[in-house]
Amino acid sequence: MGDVFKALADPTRRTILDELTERDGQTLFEICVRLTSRHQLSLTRQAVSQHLAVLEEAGLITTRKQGRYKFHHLDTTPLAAIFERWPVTRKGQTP
Amino acid sequence: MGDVFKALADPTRRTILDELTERDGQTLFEICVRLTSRHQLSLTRQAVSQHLAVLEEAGLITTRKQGRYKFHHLDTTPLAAIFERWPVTRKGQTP
DNA sequence: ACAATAGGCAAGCCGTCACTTGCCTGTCAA
DNA sequence: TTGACAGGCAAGTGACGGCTTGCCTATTGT
Repeated sequence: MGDVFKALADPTRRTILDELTERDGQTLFEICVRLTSRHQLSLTRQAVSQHLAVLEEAGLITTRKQGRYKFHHLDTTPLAAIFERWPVTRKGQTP
Repeated sequence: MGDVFKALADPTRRTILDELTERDGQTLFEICVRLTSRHQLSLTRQAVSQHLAVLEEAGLITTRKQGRYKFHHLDTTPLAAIFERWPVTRKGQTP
């Protein structure tokens, strides 16, 4: 569970999750391009690759390899554990 | 929002939130005692104080000063923003 | 009044982290 | 088949984070 928060602690990794939310199953280069063109983030390919490794180890993304491409898919199920640990009071919620 | 994840990235801070979930409105020394006696964490008072500062800056706890005591109260509303950013699929949920 | 209690401030140490650079592996097309 | 393309594997660097140490302020009880 600590890995999830450690992964989400970095703003670049959160932006990557945003990208995959909008368009799932992207490859490493696609993510690199979209990070620079849409979020003004100029990062090396290695940097993005390391970020993806952290996200995968946290269970927030899954990878599917196909030929020389590797597609990354979002998986938000680890986030559900947050609610089971600390009861969250949302707007309009009657506990 | 980044402050929330940075705050939750540390296991000690998550344990502090657990403590406040079980018993809200504790003081600094109370938290110190319970961290050592119930979680086998031997930390300095300063360390815990700094953790509490991080949690407060993230909006996860609020403080109420009364005389020479300062009580800490849990506030999980910042966690709700996580779901509004990434749709979480829980068990038995039909979207 | 004064000593104990509850907490704060600031500097310093050491480990972790984000990022880069350089080189290497595997896959597809011309 | 050979070169272009997608990706991986380190090692190195600079900065940030967690924790300690030392000293200081304010409030309470006897």
